[in-house]
Amino acid sequence: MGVTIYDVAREAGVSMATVSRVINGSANVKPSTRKKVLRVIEELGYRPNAVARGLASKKTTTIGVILPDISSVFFAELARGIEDIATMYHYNIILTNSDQNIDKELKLIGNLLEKQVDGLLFLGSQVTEEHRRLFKSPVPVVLVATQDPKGELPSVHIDVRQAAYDAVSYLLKKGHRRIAFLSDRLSTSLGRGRYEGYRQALAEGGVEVDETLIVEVPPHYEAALKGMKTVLALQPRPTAIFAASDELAIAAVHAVQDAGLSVPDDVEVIGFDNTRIAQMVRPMLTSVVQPMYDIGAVAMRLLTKLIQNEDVPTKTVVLPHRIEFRQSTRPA
Amino acid sequence: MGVTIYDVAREAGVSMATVSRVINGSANVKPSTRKKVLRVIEELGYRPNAVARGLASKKTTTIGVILPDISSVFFAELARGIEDIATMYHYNIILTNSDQNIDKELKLIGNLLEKQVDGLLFLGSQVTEEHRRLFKSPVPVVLVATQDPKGELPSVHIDVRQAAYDAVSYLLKKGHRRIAFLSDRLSTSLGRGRYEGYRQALAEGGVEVDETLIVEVPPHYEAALKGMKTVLALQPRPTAIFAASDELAIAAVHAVQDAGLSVPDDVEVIGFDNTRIAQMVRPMLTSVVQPMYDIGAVAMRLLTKLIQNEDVPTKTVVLPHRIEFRQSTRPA
DNA sequence: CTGAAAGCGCTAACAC
DNA sequence: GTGTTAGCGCTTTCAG
Repeated sequence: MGVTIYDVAREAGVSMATVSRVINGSANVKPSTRKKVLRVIEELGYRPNAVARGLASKKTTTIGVILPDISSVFFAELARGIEDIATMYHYNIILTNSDQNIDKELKLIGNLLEKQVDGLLFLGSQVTEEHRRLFKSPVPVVLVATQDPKGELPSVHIDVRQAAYDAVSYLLKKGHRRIAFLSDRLSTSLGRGRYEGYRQALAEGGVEVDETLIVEVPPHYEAALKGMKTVLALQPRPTAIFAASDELAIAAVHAVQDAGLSVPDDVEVIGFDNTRIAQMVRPMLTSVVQPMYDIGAVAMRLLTKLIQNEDVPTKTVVLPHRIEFRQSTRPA
Repeated sequence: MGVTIYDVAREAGVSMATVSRVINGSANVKPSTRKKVLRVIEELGYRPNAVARGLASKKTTTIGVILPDISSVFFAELARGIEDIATMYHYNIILTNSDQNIDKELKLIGNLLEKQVDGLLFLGSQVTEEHRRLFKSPVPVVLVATQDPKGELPSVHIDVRQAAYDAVSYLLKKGHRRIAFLSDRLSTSLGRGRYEGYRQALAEGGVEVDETLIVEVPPHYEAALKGMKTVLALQPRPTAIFAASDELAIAAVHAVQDAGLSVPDDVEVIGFDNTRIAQMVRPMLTSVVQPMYDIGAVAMRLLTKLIQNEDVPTKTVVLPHRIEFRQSTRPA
């Protein structure tokens, strides 16, 4: 590198402190000297060293983001929401993938803390006691699309259970009694929400849960396609499918079609997340809308407030969900 | 925070230097004192401050990544490749979105340089002189899925022109004479590659370019769908479509179907990138495979070498491409 | 094998 | 308005 604040100070005939002031936009600088300093900065091509600044100020203007997998449409969209707001508030984000692996998550949290991030955004499966211990760090943490069963940590998400409940209730109201549930993550907190909503809706609808209609598959299209074949072979066959994600829902649609049946005439399908692909398949997918971008954006905004010690009325923000009706369900 | 290297040193009855040595795994420490220090570190819950370390060592073990839009499947997949290798070599990545906006790109480069990243990965449209000036920084830069017309900067990519050429040649070989080209970015370097390949193939196939068959649309499904309607209304109608991305290709497929025609019987369609959605639509999409994950991984690996001053035989690595044949084209 | 000491480049009181 | 002076928490010679 080379040119430091000291070089600028010398060249401009002022002290480092003054240079620091103009860099940081402090008001207490005479316009003429500010101008002079600015010119020297320009001439020398000076670029403040953020690491040195971070050490001195104890602020890095970077925040750490831990998510399961950036290559998933869902998290990628969310990450974009985070990054946009971060940029708006002059933060950078360090992006890390955890693959929902708890050990990795823990390691990443430690790693990011060492890097002195000003805050942490955590999107994961569960929040264990070990997580909590690390989160009792000097920097604020916001859970994103992740629920804290204990409700201790700030978080931003939709009411997944209610959303699932709504979707399944809708199906019940249309007369369906054999509704399959296709999931790739029953065990995680997000997966559980969907599962609970499904059961609750059935219970309130007076339909007994048939465990054979509940299918857990690895999180890819191919696995879901295979899993659905089994379910569709059941007698009596399910007449509706509630899937935990759009990708699974699309697999469900194709499985139905491969069985020589029609969506939505023979089987209705509802997906979850309303990712972009929902409208890129035919029939277009009816899906529970989870406002991913907004969840990320709101979470990041909340984090900035926490970092700046602004008082936040409610640390748990639940964003609204809804169902986007398209062609994989019949008009009500 | 609180506990520093100094605290550990005092508590363990050694000097900071020794603590530093055990942290950094230096060989020259007596096993017994190493053990003692390690125990104290554990007891105190000491966590080295990476910022201080960065200032002293002039290495941050973080690298900057500039890409157009993480919410795009293509870049998300690529980012995952980058991050995996980065993790493997103990680097973190700062992820930034440029929206292909040159001013933003320039600002981001400066920003990341200030943060003292150890290296830069740039995925963008063009490399202007201004870019070059900034890239003459003290840290290595690798272009990712981005070509440097001048071939000065290290880069990792496929031969996009050749790939497009191959796809269009394939179509020509099957007898097609009216091949539409659907693109969302004729003007960018990547877009241009596809365009050039298209023209070259036509030229060599003895088919004159019909400008009305070349459609540029905004980069979304809906826009592409609309754009294709016009093209399909042409007389004589195109019998094949080469699309610059899978999303565009899917729109093309649907436009064909909406016109009451069949893919691939009436119109054959080839996409580009072979993203996951290619196999999630029916008919499944024939697509030019661009190994996104690998491109990211190889680029990151190359960057680590450059950072460590290992000598790199060729700074421009061209990864192989191929066409994955599925149902949107007829068997040859 | 270990310690002392000099920075790394900046911010933040505190004076003037 | 501006300068002086301590650090921030670590790495890194250089001695011994």
